[in-house]
Amino acid sequence: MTDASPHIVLFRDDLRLADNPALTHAAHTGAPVLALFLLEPESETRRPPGAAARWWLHGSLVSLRGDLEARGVPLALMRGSAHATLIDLVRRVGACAVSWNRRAGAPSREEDEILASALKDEGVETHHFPANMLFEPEAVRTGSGGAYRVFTPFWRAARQITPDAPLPVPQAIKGWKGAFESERLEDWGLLPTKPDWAGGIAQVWTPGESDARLRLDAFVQRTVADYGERRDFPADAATSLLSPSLRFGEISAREIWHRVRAAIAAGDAPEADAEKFLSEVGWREFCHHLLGGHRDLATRNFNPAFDRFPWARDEKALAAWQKGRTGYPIVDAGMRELWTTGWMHNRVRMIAASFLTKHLLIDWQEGERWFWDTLVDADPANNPAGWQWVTGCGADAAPYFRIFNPVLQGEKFDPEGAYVRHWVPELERLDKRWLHKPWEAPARALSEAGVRLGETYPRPVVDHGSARKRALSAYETMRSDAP
DNA sequence: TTTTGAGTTGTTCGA
DNA sequence: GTCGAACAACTCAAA
Repeated sequence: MTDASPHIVLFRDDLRLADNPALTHAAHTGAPVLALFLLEPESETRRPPGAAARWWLHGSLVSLRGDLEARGVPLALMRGSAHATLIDLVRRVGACAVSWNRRAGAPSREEDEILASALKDEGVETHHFPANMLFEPEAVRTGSGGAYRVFTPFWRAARQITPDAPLPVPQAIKGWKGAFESERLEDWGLLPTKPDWAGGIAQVWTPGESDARLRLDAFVQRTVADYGERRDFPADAATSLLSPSLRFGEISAREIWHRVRAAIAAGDAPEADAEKFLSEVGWREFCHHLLGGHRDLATRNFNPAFDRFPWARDEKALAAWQKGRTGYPIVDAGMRELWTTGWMHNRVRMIAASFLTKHLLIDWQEGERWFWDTLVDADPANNPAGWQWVTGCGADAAPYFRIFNPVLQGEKFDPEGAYVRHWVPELERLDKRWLHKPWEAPARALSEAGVRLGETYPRPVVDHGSARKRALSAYETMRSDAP
């Protein structure tokens, strides 16, 4: 025996040291800590991360390992089901206890209960803590004890509760010195190889807790002041860029919440802007709240009337959308930003999603799967809930007749065209008057800008006016076919 | 139980 | 060019 028996801290969607109750608890017990990250296989309840999210996970694990090792705490990497792998490790190292932070969502909670009871049978203590959401799901309930289905009353009720204050990084953590087996991160194949398409993502993003905190600092100190007004303009760096870090728990929602509230209280951030931002964090809560009651949120229409919706099957149009070749510049810019950087501005996500489901009449699940694979922040709750919201089949969804006009949206939110010019460089020299509708540009304007429609940049795959009418009549079909 | 007010992010049309 | 209404009714949440 080289050391006392270790306390294992299981890391999952909480790849951070600050505000990590499981780690803090283990540190306070005084037992030596062995950190463990488990890469779990796909299961009925666990959706494997998409390609872009795997890239992020790799970087975040490198960062977490560095942060832990700097404090003398080793990180074991293992693959397999939590149950078998963890019990195996517990036996090998003679662990005395296992701690973890709960994950959001009903399936995870039940799995945790099963895990805890299996570990108890091994004679190992377990401790689990709320950590990844502002509120536990049962804390926000309607007057009759049900789950909210409308955001505004949900958030109004949630606002009555103050989230727990975030914990600091534990001052001293005793690292375990014993031997253990660990897989090599490189062997997990989380990074793309042939081809390595992640170059553009790496240019924009640095995964890990310390960079997440830098982004939060910058946002609270500068960006939040104009958030209410500027957040809708994709060419402005006016959003927090925290979504992938929240997805992987590199920073906690509670830390974000308290930092923003402190900035309001200190007069450093305008309350309206800051509260607008917090309500976006509230939407994350709401989406997880929905997923808790609807595990199949990604595969089933929240509103069952949409089971009758006459979706079109159009592989060519789907491919044009995915590649950013629809002929609508704001949509194409967004889809290319996504493909290149693993992220898309929220306003443009709505426009692109509306275009797929309404203009192309393609099932939202196709789009949801594409986003799942390409977004570094793809989240099991936010992604499907957002798609269902745009489509009109979700909880508290946009009304069906709200069909974004990609030209008007482009002109309104990218008036100078900086966003489109950046991501659709073949239109770079086109006058802003035509930038969002190049098919209406006079031949001379096009030729002076070096644009040849149908050659250098596609003609629109559908006409807005007729696509809009088609979508409205599809909705009409759905409603009149009611049983 | 019944009633009432309200509901993230828009667009189009016609005065 | 600007403005307000219509879009279509429905469900939720709370009193």
